[in-house]
Amino acid sequence: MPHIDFEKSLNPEQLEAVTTPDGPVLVVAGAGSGKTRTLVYRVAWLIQKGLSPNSILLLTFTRKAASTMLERASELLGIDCQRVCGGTFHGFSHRMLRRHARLIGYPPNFTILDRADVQHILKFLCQELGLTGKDKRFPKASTLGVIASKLANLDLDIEQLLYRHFPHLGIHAEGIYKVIEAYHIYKKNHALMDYDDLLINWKRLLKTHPEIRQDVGSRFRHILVDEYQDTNSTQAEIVRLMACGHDNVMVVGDDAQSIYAFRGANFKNILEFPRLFPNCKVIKLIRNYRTTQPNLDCTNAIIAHAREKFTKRLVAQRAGGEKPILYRANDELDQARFVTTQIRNFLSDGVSPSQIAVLFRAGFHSYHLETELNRCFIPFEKRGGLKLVESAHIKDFLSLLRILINPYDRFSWTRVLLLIERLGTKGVNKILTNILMTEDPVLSLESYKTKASWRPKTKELALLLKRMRKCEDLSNVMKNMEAWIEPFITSNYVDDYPRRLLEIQQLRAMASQYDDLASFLADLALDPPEGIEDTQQGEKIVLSTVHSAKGLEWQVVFVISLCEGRFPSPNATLNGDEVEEERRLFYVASTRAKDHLFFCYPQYITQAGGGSIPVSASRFLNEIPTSLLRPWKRPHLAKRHSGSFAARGAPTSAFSGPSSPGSKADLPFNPGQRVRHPIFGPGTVVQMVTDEKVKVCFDSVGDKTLHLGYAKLSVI
DNA sequence: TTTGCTTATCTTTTT
DNA sequence: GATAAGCAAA
Repeated sequence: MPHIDFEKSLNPEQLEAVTTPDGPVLVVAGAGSGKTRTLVYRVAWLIQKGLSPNSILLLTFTRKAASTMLERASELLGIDCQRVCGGTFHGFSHRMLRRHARLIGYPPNFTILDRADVQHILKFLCQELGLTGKDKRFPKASTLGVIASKLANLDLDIEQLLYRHFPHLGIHAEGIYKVIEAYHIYKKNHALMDYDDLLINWKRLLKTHPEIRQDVGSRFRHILVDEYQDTNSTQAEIVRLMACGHDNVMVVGDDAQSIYAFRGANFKNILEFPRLFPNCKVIKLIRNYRTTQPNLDCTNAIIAHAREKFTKRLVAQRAGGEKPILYRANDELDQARFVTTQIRNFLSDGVSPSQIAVLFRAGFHSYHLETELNRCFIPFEKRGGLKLVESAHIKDFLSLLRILINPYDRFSWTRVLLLIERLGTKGVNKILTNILMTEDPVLSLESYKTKASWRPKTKELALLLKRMRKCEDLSNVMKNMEAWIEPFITSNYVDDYPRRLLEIQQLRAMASQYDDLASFLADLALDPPEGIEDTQQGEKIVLSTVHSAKGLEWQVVFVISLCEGRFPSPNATLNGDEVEEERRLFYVASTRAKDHLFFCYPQYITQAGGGSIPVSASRFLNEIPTSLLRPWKRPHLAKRHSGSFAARGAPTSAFSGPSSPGSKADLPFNPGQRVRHPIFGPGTVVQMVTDEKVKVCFDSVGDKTLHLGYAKLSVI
């Protein structure tokens, strides 16, 4: 094991946190202050002190965060740290619950419900209870889902909850109560757990079974928790219970970066931590290593307006830097073009694509930018927004797999049976009420007696399931299931079934990493992939929702659509607390930049139904003193080219828009000269169009007119 | 009862 | 642009 010089690698505060011998530690760390570094070194320090890696538990917000940290710790120590138990609260709880499921009356292979599943079940139950027909204004399934979750997390009864958070739904209290109750029974009867159940049941198990508590306490001698501001009270309690007997807990968080209150997270957990662990050590990290002073002045100004006082004022450790740029665009298209142009500049300056990110409030805000980037052949990766597993065909396929694991999962049965022609909700319910009562629903379905036209299909399904559940080979199972569902996909999605079939095939490729179906399905539910893994390698710029950008950093960051109606989200502007969270969200976004930070906002946005409306700059932008920003001067209106190549679909507009100040066209090119462009590759100069524009015929993409202020053409 | 067609309604953010 | 809901027809 190599020697690590902790003193040299860490600042005094970090060092103190890392080398705390035993007992509870709370690290309050500002953005970019090296909290990940602190955790990584803590893991390294503990292992170097002789602690076995598998007696460390590292809980993070995403699974990826945990694995990156462990990779770094491995590098540091020169030994394999993968034996450290790392993951999310939900993932860890799930593993523990599977082991002890019988104790709470569940089979070990219970199904995990995602948000959409929950909503479907709630909707079904509303229909069953006759609540939707009677009153059209009964809350929708999505609202009921939020209520169910808050009820599970907030320790309030329905009346209090409705009074406090949904006063307008008070008249439906009785109906809501009935649905929620039915929902709990439904989950229990069909071996289902939602995200909240994973945590709550694990907490309950720890609470009621001292032997489990003791077992966990002696197995994991040190518990480290990242992003503590985004944990909820249940998670805080779980930490408290799991640390019984040793209190070796280190939690790291930043109350100013709490952005998951909408989901039950409670940043007051940080303030309450010292009360849960009375003799805890509190350490503040306020040195910022990520960015430069001008950026920091700006982000400090953003959070200074927060209603709660966040007293950490960060100090930059890096010299130099320039003020963030503010760009006021005409509309969203103009904004997209500006960003694209700037990105091209950075790329031609040699900035790596993976060091550039565009951040926005909601998934659909990047729509214009995506088309613009596509036109310019700039590859990007989108994070956040709609996930692969949320599309209908994938859910159908996963339902088929889920009934194989959990034959009591009525919800999945419904989805699958509805695929069959001439089977609708009524028919499905009739079948299911009959077969789910029996010992073996699959066998019952096989021998289900009826003259209905769908009979051959259901029998075929039952036989397939009967065959497949005996099959050990996962890839074989996937292949057979795929074959069964293929005709349904082909006939249901006439216009784009090839794409959907391909995605199902890709799912099979993902499953090949697993030995058993149950853990594959659990991982899909707990850590849904963003999309299909791209086969083509190569670095890409990142488009991401602010939420998905949490904990990451890039050299160049654009925060776009900073206008009223987009950011803050219009749904949040009625409620003071929610506006506060939006502000913290803006703070998180702007603290992701290492060097270059851009704020953009359009003056017109397109509404859902079509048509554009004028909007003002985001209230958060107006809170930043103008002296801290550099407004971008647009020299003249952008003018689009309408040359011949436009008809061929080649990019035309990327070269219009405002030019960067100080960029000059200095190198005149001569026709026939060979040049190289960082994106388009080699080409031949056709002619100089104006002083600043040159027309080049590229070997790869044909004719382009380039603005010399942007395009870094080199002579070859 | 199921299906197929049309129209409306949205679209925060996510383990 | 995708899905839910509404309505008429088989």
